[in-house]
Amino acid sequence: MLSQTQQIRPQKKIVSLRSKDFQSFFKNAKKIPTPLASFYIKVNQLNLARLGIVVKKSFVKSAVKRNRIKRVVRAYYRSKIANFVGYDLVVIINKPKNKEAIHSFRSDLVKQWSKLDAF
RNA sequence: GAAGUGAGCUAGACAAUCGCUAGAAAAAGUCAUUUUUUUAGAGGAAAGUCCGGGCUCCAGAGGGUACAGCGCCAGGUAACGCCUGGGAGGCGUGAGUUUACGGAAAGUGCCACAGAAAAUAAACCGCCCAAAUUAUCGGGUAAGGGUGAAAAGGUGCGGUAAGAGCGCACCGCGUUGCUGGUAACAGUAACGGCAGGGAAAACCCCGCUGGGAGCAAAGCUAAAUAGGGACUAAAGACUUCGGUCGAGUGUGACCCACACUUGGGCUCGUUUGAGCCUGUUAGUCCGGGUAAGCUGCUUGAGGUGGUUAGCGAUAACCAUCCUAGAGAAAUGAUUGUCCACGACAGAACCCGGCUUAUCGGCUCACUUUACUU
Repeated sequence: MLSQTQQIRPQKKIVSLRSKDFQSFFKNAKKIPTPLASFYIKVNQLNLARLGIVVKKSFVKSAVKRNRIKRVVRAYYRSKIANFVGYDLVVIINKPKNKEAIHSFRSDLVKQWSKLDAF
């Protein structure tokens, strides 16, 4: 039930991702859980910064809101991209607590991102 | 100023940087694509999918029934269950607003409880008359009491044994005519003493309308897979020497379907057995099928401005503009300035409506009322 998987490629190079790759990724990646989202991070050998974002359709019903969350995460990731060269990162968004969560989503994201920086 | 009624507009603004989708142009290219420049990029409800149409395919081409929807009158429209204007009833001091607004005299049924009686009427307490003599019985009456959501016209006067449209006046109702209005309807006159209590949101009757499915519609195409059909050739089997067959039987309207049996091969298993593949070979042509690609896809009952006709919905004409077109689905982030501090919410073939959600802000017209001049 993964509705979306998005990738950011700084060099604009095509990197195919198959379900096999995802399985091995989740086996070896380090998990950093937070109330907002779960971060999975792992070193890769490609010298690239790769990002995957997962927003469950059952958590966020509206397609527009799902896209907005993905864009916000991607935009913030882009601002910090220098720190992530050589790493793969997957962000799985948790179920929002209430209806107003989307308005304060960015400020919450910044708070939780500091845990990732510590890593 | 306060309270209110109706109609309409708007839906944070500006700048810079990074990013998303599409078109065009140029360049590069391993011809898939990439890079650069430039242009454009969600709504008033895009929503709910509740109505109506366009468009596409299928069926039909006559008539009826069933079923569903609609239901005062006139107009508008491509069409509508929508809109405009009017009528009637309800609500409001008023501006206004609101209405599942055909028929109960086609028929069947229903009207709880209470009450004598709930509809071809009827008589509990009363009132009156006569008999009888204080128990009752025969008759008249529907004014009064009581019941109910509703009791067979209402009020007054006359009249009477008591009463009663029994008579009269006014009001209501019905019929017929006249006047106004396209019409719904309104007004008015005469006649009728009053007949059809309610509910059609019980069935029903009358009139009008309706074929079905939807862009995952529909059309076109490359390639791969699979191996369906036809033809040709070779080898084979059978032959009545013309030809016929491609293991057999059954089910089935048909099939590239299904079931059982059987020959051969492979794998597993100690065996019984289980699973899979195959039914002579080669060539040519044709075809089914597939959320693969392309078209459909945005120039349209289109927008803006004006003139004319109309009370208006709207229509006609003229000028001018081209304004998202994705395909699991594009609008965001950061920084700065300002304010009223930003709601509901995201196009998915396209239009016209309805309904629902919504932070606020603004404009116009009108009503009531207080105060001041």
